[in-house]
Amino acid sequence: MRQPLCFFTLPPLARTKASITDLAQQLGISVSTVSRALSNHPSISDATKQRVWKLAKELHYQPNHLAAGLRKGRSKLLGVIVPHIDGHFFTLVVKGIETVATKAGFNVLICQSNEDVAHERQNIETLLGAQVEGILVSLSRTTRDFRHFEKVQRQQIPLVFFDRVLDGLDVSAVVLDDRAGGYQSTKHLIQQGYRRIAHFGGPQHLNIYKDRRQGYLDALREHDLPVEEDLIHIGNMKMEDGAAGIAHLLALPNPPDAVFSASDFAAVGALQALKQRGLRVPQDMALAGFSNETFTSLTEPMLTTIDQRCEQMGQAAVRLFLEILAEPSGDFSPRRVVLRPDLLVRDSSQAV
Amino acid sequence: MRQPLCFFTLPPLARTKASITDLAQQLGISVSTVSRALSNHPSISDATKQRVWKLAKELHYQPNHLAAGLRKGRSKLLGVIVPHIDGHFFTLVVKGIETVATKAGFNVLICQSNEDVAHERQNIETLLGAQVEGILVSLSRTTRDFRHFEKVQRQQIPLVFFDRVLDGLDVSAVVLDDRAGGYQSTKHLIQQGYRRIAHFGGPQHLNIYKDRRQGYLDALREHDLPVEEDLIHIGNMKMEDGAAGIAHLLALPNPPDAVFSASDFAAVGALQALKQRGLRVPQDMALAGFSNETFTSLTEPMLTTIDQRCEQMGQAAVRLFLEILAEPSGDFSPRRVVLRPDLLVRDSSQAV
DNA sequence: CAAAGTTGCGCAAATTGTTGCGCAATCTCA
DNA sequence: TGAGATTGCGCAACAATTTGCGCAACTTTG
Repeated sequence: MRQPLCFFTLPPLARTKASITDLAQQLGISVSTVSRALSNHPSISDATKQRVWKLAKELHYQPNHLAAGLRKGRSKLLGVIVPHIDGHFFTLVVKGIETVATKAGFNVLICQSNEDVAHERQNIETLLGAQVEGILVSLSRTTRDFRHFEKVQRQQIPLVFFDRVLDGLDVSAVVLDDRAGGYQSTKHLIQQGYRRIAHFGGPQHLNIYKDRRQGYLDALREHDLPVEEDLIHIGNMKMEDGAAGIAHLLALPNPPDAVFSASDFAAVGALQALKQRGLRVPQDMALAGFSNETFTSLTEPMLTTIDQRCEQMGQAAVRLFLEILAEPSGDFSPRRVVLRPDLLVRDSSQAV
Repeated sequence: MRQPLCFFTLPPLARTKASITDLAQQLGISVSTVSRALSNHPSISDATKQRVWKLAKELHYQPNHLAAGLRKGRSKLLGVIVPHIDGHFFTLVVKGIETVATKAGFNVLICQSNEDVAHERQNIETLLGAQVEGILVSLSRTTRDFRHFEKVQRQQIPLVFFDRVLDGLDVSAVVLDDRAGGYQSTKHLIQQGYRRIAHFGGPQHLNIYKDRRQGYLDALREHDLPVEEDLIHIGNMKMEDGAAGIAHLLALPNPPDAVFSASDFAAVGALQALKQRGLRVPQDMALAGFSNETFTSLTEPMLTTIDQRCEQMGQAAVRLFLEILAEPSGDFSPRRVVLRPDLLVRDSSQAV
């Protein structure tokens, strides 16, 4: 790599970068002709195009997207903000986003908010500064208002939410039917014969946790089971919250026989807490989680959970963005895509 | 958001984007003055700066990084290519990369090669097209040559490898001391009293798998244990490879009593295969993995593994990139950063 | 053989922002 | 009060590319 380059040769092989101007000079034609030749414009003769393409290859010409973007007012950049990419879910969503976006010629800028509004605000600034053409965002757990997104709207930049949306906001979004997920899961537990079913939920200002809880309530009502507030434990959906939830439930005079957790992490925390106390799953307490994290099929027993169609969600989000982008500006009324959840029944919830 | 904007008001609030030219016109000063005012140039009076800043805020002026980058020949974009972000490892590395890069004012462009050279080649094109100022890459499993990186070098774009490096290549890289990891892990098994230790390895053209195997061999030799080729099983390091490995080992006339796997995935596959056959871990066969994936502390028994200091690796990679960037061009000789692995002893390898 | 049409390419402006240089106005001090 | 220094700002070039318009030269048609 560090071999001395020979500056006597012509062309001066890759001193640094070759620009469209260099091509033009060496060929003795104008810059515009080169530009048109490279973009296969019809009004350029095939002979000229061949010459241009040949030299471009020789000089390892790399078109400057920045300059092109500047001129055309397009950056071909798409911004994404996720709370984190630690788990299974957002990772796969991002994968889905990437594939579709790349296919559409977009580069993806990924930011993590670390579940923190302040960070999220910073991310927005960063992305706007990078001149992204759109922003896809899943809210951090601590986001409770919408002000930092107003700047995005003012600049007429397409904004699509996915998974986590602020409640009651009229924005484009692709979400899972979390209510159906909660319902399916709880109903499954009921059908397995469990009667006193607890619920571990997350912050209720986030649609996903609110809806999962609502689905849980729906199922109970449908089967004429009472709703006991004592059995509903709201936390932060981490492993320790699951463990705390179990401690809370077992301290009750009359503990439940099953738990529907709105998160796999809380569920696995619960599983460990139960094992520590020498209790068996599902005999002493059945468990069902949410998200189909990798580890759910590796625990013992394996955890019943809900698959969220992560990749589809990412793909749908990008498609929605592209639609908004294609729309004559301003005429796009917010649209929602709702994905169907998929119940995965495993050992942790199968009555024996 | 869709409320009709009032075009009578002055300034015409956010018709679309305000450019530096708009600011200049409204203030009746030149563009250059505005530019300098915004970047806090000393030769602009405070009074003028105040006026500019005030209007900039009012018009929600967003500086166009693309234009600035074009002029200054800097994109402030950093490209990253990872095989995937499914697991624990790359996810955390990316997190480390992000934090340091953001602090240095860079935006991060993340690409996944999906363990496929062709994809990797495409990623390179994408990143070069986006005018990144540097590329951080961890090779895909199927990458066996270096040609697609030559283009990067020719353009004098800093290139830093992390974790997975092509063997015998003189490039800048930050890697784990995988040999030490393999050694520590195997030695630990020996110290626990295991004597016939098998090894599950990955593609040997990748430094990480070659070195882990070497460390394994080192430990055996040090303790005068024979190396049996039958006990070394090279595969693709997925769960099914671990299961296949176990099938292979159990079919031997004299099966081993422990396995050092170069991957947690293969280790957990092995664990499941053993359980299916009614064998106990670690009594019938001890297991040790590599990478400290999330699930290793959730299986039963919990898996002994090696922590790879993922975040540190990402951070180190960015720092190395920044150093190269700061260097007067061409004068940077390839440098390596080596991180120390950390053995995490858990139940799967503790003799009883 | 001239008028009209087609083909192939160049000129120049435009996109947004940075920067070296220079010019005028004000200030300093003898 | 006038020479020199300082301050504050504008002019114009520049970065890489796209694009509308127009101009030649060549081909076709009447």
